[in-house]
Amino acid sequence: MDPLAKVLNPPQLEAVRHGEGPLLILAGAGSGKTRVLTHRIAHLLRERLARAPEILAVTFTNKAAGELRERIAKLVGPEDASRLWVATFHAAGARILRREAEALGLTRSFAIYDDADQLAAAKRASADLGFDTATAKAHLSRIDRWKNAGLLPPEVRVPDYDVPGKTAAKVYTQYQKALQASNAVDFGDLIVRVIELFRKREDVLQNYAGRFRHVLVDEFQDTNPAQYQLLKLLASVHGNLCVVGDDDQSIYRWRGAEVDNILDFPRHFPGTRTVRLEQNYRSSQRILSAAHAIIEKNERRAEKKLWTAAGEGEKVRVVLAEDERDEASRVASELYEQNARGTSYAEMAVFYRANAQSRALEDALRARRIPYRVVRGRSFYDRAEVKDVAAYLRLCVNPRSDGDLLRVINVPPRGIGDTTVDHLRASAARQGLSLWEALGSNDPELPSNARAKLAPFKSLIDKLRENVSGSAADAIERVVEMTGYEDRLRLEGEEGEDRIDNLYELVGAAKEFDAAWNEASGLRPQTPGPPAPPVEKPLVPNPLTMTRSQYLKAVRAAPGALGSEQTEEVEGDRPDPIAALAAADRDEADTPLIGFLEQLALVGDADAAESGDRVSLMTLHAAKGLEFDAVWMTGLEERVFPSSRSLGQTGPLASGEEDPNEIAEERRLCYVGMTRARRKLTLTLARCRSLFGELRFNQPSRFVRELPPDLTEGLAALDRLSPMQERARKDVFYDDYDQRPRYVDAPPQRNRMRESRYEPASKPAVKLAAAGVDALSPGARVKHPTFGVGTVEDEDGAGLNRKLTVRFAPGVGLKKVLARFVEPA
DNA sequence: TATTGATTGTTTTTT
DNA sequence: ACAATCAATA
Repeated sequence: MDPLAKVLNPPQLEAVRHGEGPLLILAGAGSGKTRVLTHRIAHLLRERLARAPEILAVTFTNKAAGELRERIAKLVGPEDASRLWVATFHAAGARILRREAEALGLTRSFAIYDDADQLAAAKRASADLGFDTATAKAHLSRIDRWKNAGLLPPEVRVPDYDVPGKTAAKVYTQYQKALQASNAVDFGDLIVRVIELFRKREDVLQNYAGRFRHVLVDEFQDTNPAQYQLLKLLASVHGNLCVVGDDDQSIYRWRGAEVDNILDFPRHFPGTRTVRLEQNYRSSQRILSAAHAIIEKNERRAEKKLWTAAGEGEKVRVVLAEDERDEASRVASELYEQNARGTSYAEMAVFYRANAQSRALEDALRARRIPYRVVRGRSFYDRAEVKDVAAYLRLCVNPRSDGDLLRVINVPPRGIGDTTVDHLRASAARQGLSLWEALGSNDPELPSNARAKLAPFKSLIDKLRENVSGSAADAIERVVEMTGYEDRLRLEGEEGEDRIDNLYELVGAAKEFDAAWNEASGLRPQTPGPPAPPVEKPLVPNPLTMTRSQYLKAVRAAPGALGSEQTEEVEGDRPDPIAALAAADRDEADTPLIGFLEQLALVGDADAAESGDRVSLMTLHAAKGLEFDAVWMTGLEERVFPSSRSLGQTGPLASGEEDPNEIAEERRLCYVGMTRARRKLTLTLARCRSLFGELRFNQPSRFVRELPPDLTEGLAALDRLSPMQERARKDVFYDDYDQRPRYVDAPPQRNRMRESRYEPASKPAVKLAAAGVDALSPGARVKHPTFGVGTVEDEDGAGLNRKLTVRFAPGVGLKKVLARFVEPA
């Protein structure tokens, strides 16, 4: 009997053993998809269906990539594992772009811009074109959507009546130009520009697509159209695309993920074999059934029903609290109690819909001295001081990066204000140069006082560039010292000291990085014999997540360790193209600094905090892929979860109507949360909660109402009156006023205005809707309740919340008003 | 140029 | 409530 059959169930086995051709693995929560992925890769290698460099496995997070690689290493050994491509979409894209940079007019040291850099660049692009920078955010979100769809500026098509869209398209063109001039790319470019590259250069595409005999994708339900296109290109030669995912866990629609990618996969790839993994190895049956009751209400989904061989387990519990503080304190008590009964804190987690909800929980946990950690994306690397130093470092490597130059040109303050910067930018624009190039250009038109202020900055950067070499840690220390950054922070008292500490933490991280790099370069061939037992963190040279520089060093220093029989194994007399490719890989060199900067851009520090026996607090989104013994989901109230935005009550597209797609996504989010729990699941809600500064009484979430009563306890309490209501009913002396929470002071003025802000479309809006889209376009006459009649000069945003710039009567002048509040005049 | 007061916008955020 | 950003000022 096949030894695999001992560790895999029949559908898992089928997926692992599938040979050539498209394969769709619909993997329910906790159904062992990583096990299938790792065994499948091991199988491909063992059966010689592919050699390690011919396999590409793509994930969404660095953590997933790391885990995948480690688990594969345990099956096939570190040598083969190190020669696989296992990476996130973005890391893989970054790697390809670095190798092929010249083909796109970039250099190998291009900068990767994060969200904040992107926004700044979009603002500059808007301003360059003479548009209001306040609209840049809206433009950027369109630009992101285009990138998610795989569209570069020339491919963007906007209908004429979509005026803001037309503007955004112009900004997009300018934005891309600016990035290119800065030798920089943004996150979206890490995908789209690879597509661009492959389109432009058939030979490059053939190199990669010809090489990857098997392409495997994890969390496929989260791919956006651009990523999907890229995958199709990469798999275009061999057609062996294996995707693993769960449409029920698609929770990133708002970021461009397209569930249809997984649902329609068999239609896009005729001949697809579909395998369903429905046996769950994580949760009790009651939890699974309750979760199923929620998710089955979604219409468009691939039918799956999880089952488990484990027992029924406890009922799902619902806990009703008075307000968010009460809710938090009950959760805290229960955590304490569970811990006393023997569940470690690390095995428990509290989930919420939005980060803001963590505050009450943190207070309650601190009060009880319960150890906790808040899982947030990449808080450390988002600190201003870290980004400032990173900007200096990037500037050293790639001085053309305008975004980085502008960030630090006056940090610490050196008397270079907006005026001076404007002069410099004008000079750069005149000459068609980057800011850095303009600094060195001796432009006669640059005013002399500006020149006087800029000169010391230029020589500072020059000096830095001379002093900064390979080591990332050294580079940071140099920057902190030579720029006067640390001195400046010292002057700022306690907060400054904290920031200095952060910088030293960064130096520490850089030292570790340097050390890993050096260690990789010193890696020696292993003596033949039985493979070493897996160490805690096996050092597996990884061309992607470990960063390219480390990998190259490793390969160069120790060809015997990595270069393997298989690479040298030549079929017949033909030179092995794989060996040739691998050899070509080794010819390029990076510094650890470039590697460190890439890590800074692509890697969050979420996994760094994973230490100690602590309760985990996180958003439902952050919970995907994790599991805990006991889980508390909080804030199960309408307008909190499902969020008010999905109910059409907030946000730029607020219509007052529920969006069924959004509700479906909230439902999936609920499903994801519930299926994280192994044996104990508690959903909590509060009768009232302060939200955006006002007290709100929300109805229990529909998701709580949909829980099957026989699997749940605590549902009855939902319809009981609160103590306050009870008291009011019994005691005639309490009048109506006393039933309501009293404000100590009158509610602030602004709150009252705000009440109307999110009100569903008011009367003017209705007239407006009737009058049609053009009623708001520039030139239109509109009437505003306070300002009277005026003429629209500009518009921004979409829907009834779009903003109009309107010129009213002479006394009133130019005002920005929300479209909701005007009616056609 | 830095400080202030006012205004604004607030889900989620793997990369 | 609250943080971040903007606009007016000293």
